[in-house]
Amino acid sequence: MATEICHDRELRFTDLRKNVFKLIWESHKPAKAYDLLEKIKENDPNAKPPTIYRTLDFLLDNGLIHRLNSQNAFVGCSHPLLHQDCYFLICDQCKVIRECCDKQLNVAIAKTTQLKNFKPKNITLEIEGLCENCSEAVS
Amino acid sequence: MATEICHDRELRFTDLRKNVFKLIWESHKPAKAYDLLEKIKENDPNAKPPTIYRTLDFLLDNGLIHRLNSQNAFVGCSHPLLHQDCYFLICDQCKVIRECCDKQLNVAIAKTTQLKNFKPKNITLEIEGLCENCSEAVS
DNA sequence: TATAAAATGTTATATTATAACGTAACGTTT
DNA sequence: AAACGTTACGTTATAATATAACATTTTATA
Repeated sequence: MATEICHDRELRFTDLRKNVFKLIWESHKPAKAYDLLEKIKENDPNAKPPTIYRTLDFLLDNGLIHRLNSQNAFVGCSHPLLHQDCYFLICDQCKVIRECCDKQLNVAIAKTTQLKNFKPKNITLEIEGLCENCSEAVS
Repeated sequence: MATEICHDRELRFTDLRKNVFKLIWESHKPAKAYDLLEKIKENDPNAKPPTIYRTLDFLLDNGLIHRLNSQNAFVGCSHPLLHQDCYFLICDQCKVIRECCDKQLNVAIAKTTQLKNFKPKNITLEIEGLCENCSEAVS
């Protein structure tokens, strides 16, 4: 999938980029830059912070991953094409991330910003709490 | 105002806390921890990172300031009592922050999280873009 | 194969944040 | 006031996150 996207866009989906991308996708939990670095180092002992941050930038720029500002961490993007604004549900307990879109919510944001004559370019919406699984487990 | 809140809650609003609080309020732009530290050092040359981070934690815990996750920075809370969920408009250009509340928006968030059986505890909503002033200046 | 652009390597350092432990100030009990 | 516990602050060190700057390699293609 990501491979095809990169191909279509004539981007180079190098081994490094593939590996980082895979690592991020292997868990649905947020991946920390330096944890990724440690894992990349297993195969490539010369990897250093810029190695990973550059790769993350590439993946971010091309909409293949997202950055969670509240966590300083990265997650895969579940719908890299056809991209609307999306938000994240982050479970405190199990750390699982869910990427969600909601038209009503986007409308509400558009309305309220319009009222304030603000032109949004970038929206960070991250909701921490208890996911369905974990809240069942608690009760 | 903050003084009264602290008094009512039997919290100690020490000089340090007052000074940091004032510094944060003096601009409506996000204040960075180490910039605050530099300013505090002018009066108290012994101040060190924990000085400022502890103070920020106190102010955050008591709802007197907010942390902007997308900026690693801090802004005053414009309505420290009666606190609903609020969001932030952050102007790319002039860096001015506006703290806003919108009932419709809160409803939309409540609805969409409920649909996903997610129990929100903490919501980060930060919208970067162009504020009214700056978008007029551009056109 | 020469070349330009893109990607990666490498060194160093900037920025943001916290752990851990010690001392001082404050408020209460006696 | 003396003793005590708590809260705040001082101090040292270091962890965690991120980028600047420049060198080298790889790639695509002219």
